[in-house]
Amino acid sequence: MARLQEYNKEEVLKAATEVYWAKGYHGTSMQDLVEATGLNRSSIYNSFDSKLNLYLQTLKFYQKESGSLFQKALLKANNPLEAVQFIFEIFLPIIANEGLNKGCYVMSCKTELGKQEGKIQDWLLNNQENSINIFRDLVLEGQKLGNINTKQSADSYAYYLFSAFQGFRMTGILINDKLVLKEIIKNTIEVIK
Amino acid sequence: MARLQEYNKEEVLKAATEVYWAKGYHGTSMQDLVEATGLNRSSIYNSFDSKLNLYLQTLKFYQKESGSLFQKALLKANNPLEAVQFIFEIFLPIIANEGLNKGCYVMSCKTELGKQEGKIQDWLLNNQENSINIFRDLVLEGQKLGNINTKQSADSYAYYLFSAFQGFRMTGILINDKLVLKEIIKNTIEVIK
DNA sequence: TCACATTTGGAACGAACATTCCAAAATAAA
DNA sequence: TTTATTTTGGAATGTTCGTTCCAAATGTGA
Repeated sequence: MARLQEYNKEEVLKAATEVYWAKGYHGTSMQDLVEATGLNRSSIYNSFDSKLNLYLQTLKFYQKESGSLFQKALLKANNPLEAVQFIFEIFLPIIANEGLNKGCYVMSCKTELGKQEGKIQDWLLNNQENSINIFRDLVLEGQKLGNINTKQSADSYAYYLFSAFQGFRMTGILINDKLVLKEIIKNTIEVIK
Repeated sequence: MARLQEYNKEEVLKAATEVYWAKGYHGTSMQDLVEATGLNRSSIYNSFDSKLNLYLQTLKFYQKESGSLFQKALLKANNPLEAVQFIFEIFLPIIANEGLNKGCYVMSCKTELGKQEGKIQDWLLNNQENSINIFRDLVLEGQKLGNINTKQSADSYAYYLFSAFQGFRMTGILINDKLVLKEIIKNTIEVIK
């Protein structure tokens, strides 16, 4: 019926994510995206409507990718407490990757657009809910198994871990020392032990 | 000898900080700054050289302001442990100020420019060092008084608290529920008790 | 092979961008 | 009052911005 798309949407989103991640939303120009994706301007607008919508698509793409990273941590763990620890530790090599460390995509998004763009905020809230749910489920299961203490509710610990995780990602922007980061994780986990 | 400046530099920096804070560095245009400060373009360039340098000046201005906020917490406290708690709690009313909550200026700066602009990164590193020092001193004193446990070194706890504080500020961007935030503080403090 | 629907390339759009320039205004010392 | 020095106002700089437009290219179903 019609001409086919010549590019792979996943690859384009991956390339776009890289640019947005490195330069931020406002710091990224359409020209940057044209060069990074190899697509023509028209094709970008034809497929993604606008700079903002493309950004939103990269967020959803990123969510899938980082979600599988979380799954990897969960599978590797022998118990819920270890799972929480692994969720933090899985980012150690990424953070320590000196020079190439671009910080956390979600943190950048949150500080830059979290309070301004409605659709972005919706995504952030959904992403937040997901993260807290993961932590809550782990804590709940850990408390059932006696692996995690019951001094506070699973809800309370879930919010705490969510907050600590964000701090961990922020700290990793300028501190790449694995020993220091491991120490932070150890202290963080101590509360729920 | 020459014509006098008609404006107050502190007031200009305050106004500029407001804009940068609300819109981010790249999201702020020189036109925004002209309108917010009431200064003429020429005057801005005459006094601050460039958009980036003006931004750097607002960071230093902010550091002074937030420093006095920290001092307020320290003075109010009866002991080091309480001081740590107050440092967190002093931001509760600011975060809960629904609608007007613009997040943390330093977090925004870190995610947007922390890895790109050398001079900004220098400031961030200095600011980071200051914060960690404050926490370290408090922990050290608390450990001496027996108020804070000695299971880990003051250094280890300082980094932990620094990281947790950043997470707290990030969480406060989208979560304004005081009860939830207080719960996070309580769990955070529990480690060093 | 034709007709149709979509993608693609590349130029073009006006608006907004950070910065510069210069003459007019202002003031303090001479 | 003159001279020297700085600030101010506002226009103008050239560049880059996000987005649009349209003709050419393409591939599928008829």
